[in-house]
Amino acid sequence: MKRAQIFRLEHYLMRLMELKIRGAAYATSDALADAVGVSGSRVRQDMMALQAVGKPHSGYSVDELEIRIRDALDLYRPKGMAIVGCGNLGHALANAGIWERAGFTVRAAFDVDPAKVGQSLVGVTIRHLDELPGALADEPCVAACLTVPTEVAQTVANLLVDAGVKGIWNFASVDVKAPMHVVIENQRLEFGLMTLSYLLKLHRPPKTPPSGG
Amino acid sequence: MKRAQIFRLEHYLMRLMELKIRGAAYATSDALADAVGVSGSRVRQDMMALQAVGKPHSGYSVDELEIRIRDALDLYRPKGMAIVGCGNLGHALANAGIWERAGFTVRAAFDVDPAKVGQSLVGVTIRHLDELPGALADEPCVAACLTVPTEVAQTVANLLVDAGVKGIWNFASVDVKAPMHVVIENQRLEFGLMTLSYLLKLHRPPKTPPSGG
DNA sequence: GGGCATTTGTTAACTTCTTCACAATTTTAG
DNA sequence: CTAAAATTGTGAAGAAGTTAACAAATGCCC
Repeated sequence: MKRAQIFRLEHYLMRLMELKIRGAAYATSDALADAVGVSGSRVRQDMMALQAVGKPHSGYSVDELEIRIRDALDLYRPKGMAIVGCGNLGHALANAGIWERAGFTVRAAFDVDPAKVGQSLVGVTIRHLDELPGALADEPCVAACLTVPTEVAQTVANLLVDAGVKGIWNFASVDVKAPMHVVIENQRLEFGLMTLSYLLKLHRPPKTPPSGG
Repeated sequence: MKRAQIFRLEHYLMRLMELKIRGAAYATSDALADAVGVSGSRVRQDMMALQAVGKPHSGYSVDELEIRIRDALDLYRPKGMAIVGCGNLGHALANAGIWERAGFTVRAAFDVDPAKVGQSLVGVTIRHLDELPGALADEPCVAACLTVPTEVAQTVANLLVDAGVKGIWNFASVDVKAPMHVVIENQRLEFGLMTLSYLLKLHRPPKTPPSGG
């Protein structure tokens, strides 16, 4: 599955949750299409890929579709997550309530700040980064959330790879390198900001030219 | 310009900064291509769109290219930003050092928590959300960073639209609606997490089937 | 129950994006 | 100065993704 399709599935899922709240039992392809900005035709093709069958005149079962998408994204499998870097961003993410919905549980947290070590973050005790190798053996975490300063991101990423982590959700503004068997998902916050900058320029009402006004 | 191209430009820019640090004066199309995962040919087509001319046998001038990309994304224009919601995420973003690079300056900050009102965030005083309409008239902010709980995101977004904001960088897990002339850039953190979940599944060593082993 | 409106499943056409290929250009080496 | 190597600029081929279109199925209304 390519990234564009994953992205669409995530949007469908979001829309499904909205529909569920509204009490809908079925979702039409056009309703899902609207959540992403593609045609209903495209959605139906995605549904075929998921082997979801819809009812003519009704659409796709919201519940069944939710299961299929979550399954395709492997959201049901329980997965351990380590939070590495417990600054504001680490805290914000830890408490954001996003983990459970994706099957993750925060099982460990690390920082280098002695003032933070020993404190609790979403129920786990923050340990010093030096303890990471042993600690991750005790509390297996398939992935880690890397929220450390950009300067040390690569160094800490190496630590994580050595500790056996299989995926890194990277918030640093740098491409961290890792062996091929480790997945890196970069969450480039500054890219969002730059995109906003461009979109603002696009939407700015065109300047009235000096002549001809 | 489409989103995919914007995304590539952002990656080129990142790579250019790396090259700059290493003291390189020229960047070849293949070097830039490597930062995104496309062919050098695709890069050269992007360069044409930017009207950047390269030197055969050398590549593109790092400095000139940086200017062209930053200009295309409108990163040079000074833009005011309001931070709405000064929890951990708001704090983290405010202090992340990402604003200046995209031409933004944090000019205002708001929260509903009386304990936070009056405190300082990256040099600006946090005000109560009720003051938002008037405050944004004083300190013009073309955009706002929406880091409030998901439940109130739409309500606060409406406030921002009424206050004349032209763009919203939305961190809530919901699609906020706004008039067409207001740009919404959704930073869906949970999508990143779901994508990671899928990638982990993909990379998991395939189970040895029970038979034939 | 019959007819009509709605929606899926699926193939084909269309559009967009990406890479390929190669002449033209510049640098480097001897 | 000449030849070889590297790299751009660009048109065409190829791949991938998207929409269009329509038969088949289903539900709804009277």
